[in-house]
Amino acid sequence: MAARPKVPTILDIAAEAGVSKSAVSRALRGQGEVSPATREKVEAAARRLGYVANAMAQALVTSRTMNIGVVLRDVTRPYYAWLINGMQQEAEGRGYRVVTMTSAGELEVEDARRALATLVSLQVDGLVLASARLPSEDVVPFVGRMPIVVAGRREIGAGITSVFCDDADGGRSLADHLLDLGHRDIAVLLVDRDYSLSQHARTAAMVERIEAAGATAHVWPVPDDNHTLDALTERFDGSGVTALMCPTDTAALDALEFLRRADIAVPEACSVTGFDGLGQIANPYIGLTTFRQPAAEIGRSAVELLIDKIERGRAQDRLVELRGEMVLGRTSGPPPA
Amino acid sequence: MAARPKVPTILDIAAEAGVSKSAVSRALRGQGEVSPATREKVEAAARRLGYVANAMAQALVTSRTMNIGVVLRDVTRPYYAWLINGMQQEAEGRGYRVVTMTSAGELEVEDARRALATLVSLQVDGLVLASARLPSEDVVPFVGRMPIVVAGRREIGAGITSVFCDDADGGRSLADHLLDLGHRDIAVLLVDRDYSLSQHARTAAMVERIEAAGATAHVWPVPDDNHTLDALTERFDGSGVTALMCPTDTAALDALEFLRRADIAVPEACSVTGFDGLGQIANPYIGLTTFRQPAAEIGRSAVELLIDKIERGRAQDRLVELRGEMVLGRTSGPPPA
DNA sequence: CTGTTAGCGCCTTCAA
DNA sequence: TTGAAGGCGCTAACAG
Repeated sequence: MAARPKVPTILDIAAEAGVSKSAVSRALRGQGEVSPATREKVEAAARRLGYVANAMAQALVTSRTMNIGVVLRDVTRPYYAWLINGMQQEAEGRGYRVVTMTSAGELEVEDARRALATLVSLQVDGLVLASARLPSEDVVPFVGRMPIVVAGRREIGAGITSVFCDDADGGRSLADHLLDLGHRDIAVLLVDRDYSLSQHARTAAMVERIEAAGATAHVWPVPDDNHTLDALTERFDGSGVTALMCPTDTAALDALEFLRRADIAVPEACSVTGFDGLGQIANPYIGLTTFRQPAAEIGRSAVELLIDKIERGRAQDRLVELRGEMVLGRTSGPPPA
Repeated sequence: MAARPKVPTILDIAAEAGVSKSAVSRALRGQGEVSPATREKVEAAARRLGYVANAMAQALVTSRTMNIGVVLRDVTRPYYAWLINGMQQEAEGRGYRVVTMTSAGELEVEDARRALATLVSLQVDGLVLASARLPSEDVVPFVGRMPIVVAGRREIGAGITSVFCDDADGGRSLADHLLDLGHRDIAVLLVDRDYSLSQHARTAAMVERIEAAGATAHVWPVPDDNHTLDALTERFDGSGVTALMCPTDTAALDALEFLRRADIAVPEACSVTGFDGLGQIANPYIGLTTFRQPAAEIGRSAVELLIDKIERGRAQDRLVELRGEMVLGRTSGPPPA
């Protein structure tokens, strides 16, 4: 390892400015009484040396980092991307920084577990958990030890506040929309609950609503939203359904592609609905009928609640349920006569 | 602030296990000689207390964190999302963790600057800079002080390695495709170079190639790829162009929407090309003709090079140019007769 | 207003 | 194989 230039410390600045290290510490942070002259000397020296405070050493003594740790699932999904966006915004305004760790790929759960530990070891002031698959038992040891907010799923339990979208409401709204249009045979791609609690919840709500209305819900279970094409290939033909309800917008695109290849007109011969309404896919060109999740708001809200917990101490834990909104597109219409 | 349970330290474990704190340190990290009996006692105590090493204190003495810092632009763009994905993967396998900070929103540059400082203060072992707008002068102070790799743009300068996509090649390939189809009047939405160097480079390459082929490049400058609709609204009518080249897939969607509203058939009356080929938008349903950036590979490669620099010391700095690939869709075809 | 002094939690010699 | 002691960079009392 080649020798790198030494990283300057307050001692170097102290020497450079001809004062004591405590004077430097005070001047640099604008705390305590420092004379203008000293402050200026110190600041100049710091600039000259390219000084950046060692957050480690700082945190070691203050036990505050002004960092918020976030454990996320695959950023590749627009929902998570917008979530970060919202968190970032809110944190920024409150003087906190957001440190993110992603758990993608096969080892998702294991990754999330490690991410959690890393963030804790990094002494973040609080944690936002947005990786739906992180088992509660992994979280328990840290509850009470530091403020935690769960984003994206309803989490009960002392010491945890959670913010999430009302998935069931979204599922019901979409189902109502199709029922109002006159559909009586509706296929729902029901997502495995182990894969995603919220995707399961929204699709289950769709089924429930359709059945409550006396129509027929064709329940087509899928392990996750990436298996849409497979499910349709296997079950669509001869099923007699006039509408397809997908767990996500991504799945809806796959459904649309399936129908396009089969030369089935949308929405004339078959309607399609998605879920998410975020990102590029929300472009009007696609015109997908979907339900928009308030991802950015969830993020903002999660950070807001977290900072409240950090600063005001153990606040009352809450369940915050945010509503999304229907997005009416061109992929849904009345069933064929 | 309510009293929270004390966070256990090695001293607590030492007491719990009835050994000295140095024994604990050695046992926990599997370094140095420790008797199996001691190791077991220590590990049991650590588990019981829910011990997580304080990375701050650790780093303070070892000056290694095994963390890689990443400064990113808006994660909401699929390119960045896939970049993280790749970085994550590579880092994982090498025993490093990726700590991300995003600079979104209006204050992008200022944010990026702060993100950089935060990551440095967090004592990351190395830095990947993927926020195209971070000015070089902000980076200079840290070059030489720690390993740095720039991802996504060609960056020259001692002490910096950069990995990027050959944007010009992509722009040329797309232009060639349209020229081969017979187009002679092609509009190119030329992105401002201040907004994005790489978006500028790719669109400039398109213009260059079109002109080199003796065809007419209709250059329509846009401040960024979000102003596609405006530009088209203003300039499309009566321009006589038979193809539209967009700086990104997102912009291409806007263009498609413009044409759809104007009732202009794609590709019969007008072809459209994008750039990126990542994420949901790459779904075959859309069938966009585009150029796929190797975002994940850029990420992997950046981390790989960074870790090499970290571990093998000041390695030779390099410029690594990765190639993307053409994606032929249904939005391009021969010009109208 | 300024300098001195003790640690924060951990790793790392050095002796035992 | 183990324990004691020093110090990483910084802040926070405490004297001057």
